[in-house]
Amino acid sequence: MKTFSEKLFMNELRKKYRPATIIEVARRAGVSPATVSRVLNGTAAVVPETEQRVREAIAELNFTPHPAARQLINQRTNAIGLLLPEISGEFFPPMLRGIEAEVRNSGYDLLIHSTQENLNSGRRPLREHNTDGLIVFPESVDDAELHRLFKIGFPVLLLHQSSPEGISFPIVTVENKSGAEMLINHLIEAHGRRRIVYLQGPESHQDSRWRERGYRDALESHGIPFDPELVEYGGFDEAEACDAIRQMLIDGVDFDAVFAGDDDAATGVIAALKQAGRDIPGDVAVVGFDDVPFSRFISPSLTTIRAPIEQVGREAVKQLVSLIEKGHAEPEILLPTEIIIRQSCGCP
Amino acid sequence: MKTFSEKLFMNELRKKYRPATIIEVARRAGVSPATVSRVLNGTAAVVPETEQRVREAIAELNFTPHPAARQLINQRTNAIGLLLPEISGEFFPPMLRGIEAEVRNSGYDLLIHSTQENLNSGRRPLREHNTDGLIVFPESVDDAELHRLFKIGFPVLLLHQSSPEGISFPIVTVENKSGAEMLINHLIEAHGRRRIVYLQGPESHQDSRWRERGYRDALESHGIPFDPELVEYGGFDEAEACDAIRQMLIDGVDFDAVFAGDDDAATGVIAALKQAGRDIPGDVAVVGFDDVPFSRFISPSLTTIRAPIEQVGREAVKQLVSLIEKGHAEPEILLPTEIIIRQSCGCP
DNA sequence: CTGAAAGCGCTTACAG
DNA sequence: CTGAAAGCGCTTACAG
Repeated sequence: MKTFSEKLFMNELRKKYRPATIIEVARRAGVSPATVSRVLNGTAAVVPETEQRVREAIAELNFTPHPAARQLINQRTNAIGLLLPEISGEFFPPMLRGIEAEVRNSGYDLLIHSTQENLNSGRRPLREHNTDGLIVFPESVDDAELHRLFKIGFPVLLLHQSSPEGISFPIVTVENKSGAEMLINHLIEAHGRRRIVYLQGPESHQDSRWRERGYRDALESHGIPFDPELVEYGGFDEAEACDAIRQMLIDGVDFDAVFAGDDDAATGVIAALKQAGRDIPGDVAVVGFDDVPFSRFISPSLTTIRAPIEQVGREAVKQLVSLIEKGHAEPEILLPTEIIIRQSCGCP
Repeated sequence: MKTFSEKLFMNELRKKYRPATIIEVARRAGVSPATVSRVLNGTAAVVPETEQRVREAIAELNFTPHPAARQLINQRTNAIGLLLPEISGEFFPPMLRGIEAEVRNSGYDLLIHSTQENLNSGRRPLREHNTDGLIVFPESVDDAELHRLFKIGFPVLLLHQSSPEGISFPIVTVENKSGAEMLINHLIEAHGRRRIVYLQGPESHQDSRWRERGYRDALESHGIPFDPELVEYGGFDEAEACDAIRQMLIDGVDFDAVFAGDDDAATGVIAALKQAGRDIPGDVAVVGFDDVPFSRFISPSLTTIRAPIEQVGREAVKQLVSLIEKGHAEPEILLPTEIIIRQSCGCP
């Protein structure tokens, strides 16, 4: 609730910089607003001389059409919304960079909203009112809302996750399964490891499940039986992974390698192992996933999987824009991963 | 340019999810749109029973006011724009987290625009049309535009930089000078260093100049004469800093410590020094600035300055909102820094 | 090729 | 306390 004098002040201030309107441009060019609109949008032919005068008037008045007015009439916002649970982590900046670049490239604005704790706090959310489409990270929108958006046919693209039961939005993510396979194959074939732990990431992350799929398949293809004792929850988190390994050590679980959920988790694994006096990679090899910037700085440097994160962001926008403008998109895009061999696996 | 059938499709699609309007709510509640507006905004008293019916109608129709319509009439967008040159680096996520949280908290939307290469490409920029105020990083808006915004009285807050000549926007940044002083004092007092190199960051970054100021003052207060030979350009960049130190080594410059422009630069310094067979911190102590996450992982772990980056983001938003809503803000806010002692300075 | 008019979904004086 | 009407700045049939 603003006070009266504050309101007064704000209105006054606003007048100071009220920009030129299409009416003023029209008046200056001696034409109707409709004509100005037409040269603005190239929506109908205008005789060259008229167009010339309009363009001059636009330039002289430094005119830009008011987005809100356009939104109202066109029923589109020209904005793409990005919903994510938290702004942090090593892979967020390249992802955002890719998204931002492509959004801009496509002529849209980017609205971002980090859902944080207050998933249901009812604060001005990003939806069909203020965006033309949404890019959604895992854990940032609940299933009910996703269902609602699906029902009304609103364009949504899912990042690193698949659709909940009963609905299907297009998704883009990376080759988690084959990435995991490369890692496990390497551990088995190059370093003779057979008791490989897999530390699961968060339940809701599709990524983690696909990595587990790759882990299992790789074991199977080498005739190594799957041992449930070797699979534990470690999150995508340094501390949680550290605790998980500590516990396995206490429980006396026998293992000679750890495939951490991601690089953050791998950092925790290494800490726990070092603390317990285990040699890495001598006693236990460790591999991660993501190739975050510090992977090469930790000791031993981390063998991991690199995903084209920035490209994931770009592709997500491309598909969403296609969905918005053409009504269809690729149902599923998997970007390829590559293995980055460093020392934590046992390589020199 | 869309094809005709695409346009047709889009219009049809849109109808599918056109949300309820205030008129429909009014009809359902048996009142006028004006009354609905009044209960929506609490802008005038409404008899309880009427209000009750209106609220029910709103709930039943799942009504939310259309932002564009509000914008048009209120002449405010309810959005804050964030302009930055590139989305990357270690300190971007916490900064954005702080900004996003506080923006949301203040009831605004966040529009972000990374200016990247195309500073003047003329793509839908963030300005007075689509935002109520702007948070501006160094190197993302040119001086002419800043002057224009200042002239029309548009709310702008500068981050980590001061206003160009002739105008004055409020700024928020960190205590760069005293941070640098803490570092240099420590190097001199605890480790007896006297030949301390300062690697400058980018020209345009106010931060870097204040750090240099602190460097000089600390030397002076210890009676160590300033030696221009010890100051070189190293950027805020690993590779550039690495090259700079290499060159100094080749030139035979004598030094026993390096104060890098920031932690990224410090990483490059360490690489160059190691490559040249110098012992760190034995031969040369190295200190950085920022305390990015990997500072503790590099070897030796980095002594550096920690700035409350997330808080900088929050404070920036608070000041901008104050400027938007009240017409004034603190001219300059400096958030305190603290020294993080690790091993690269010579401490155990 | 161009203009007058209606309308997008709201809010706010102005009456009553 | 409430409604009818005007208007925010645009675009788009509809005539001409």
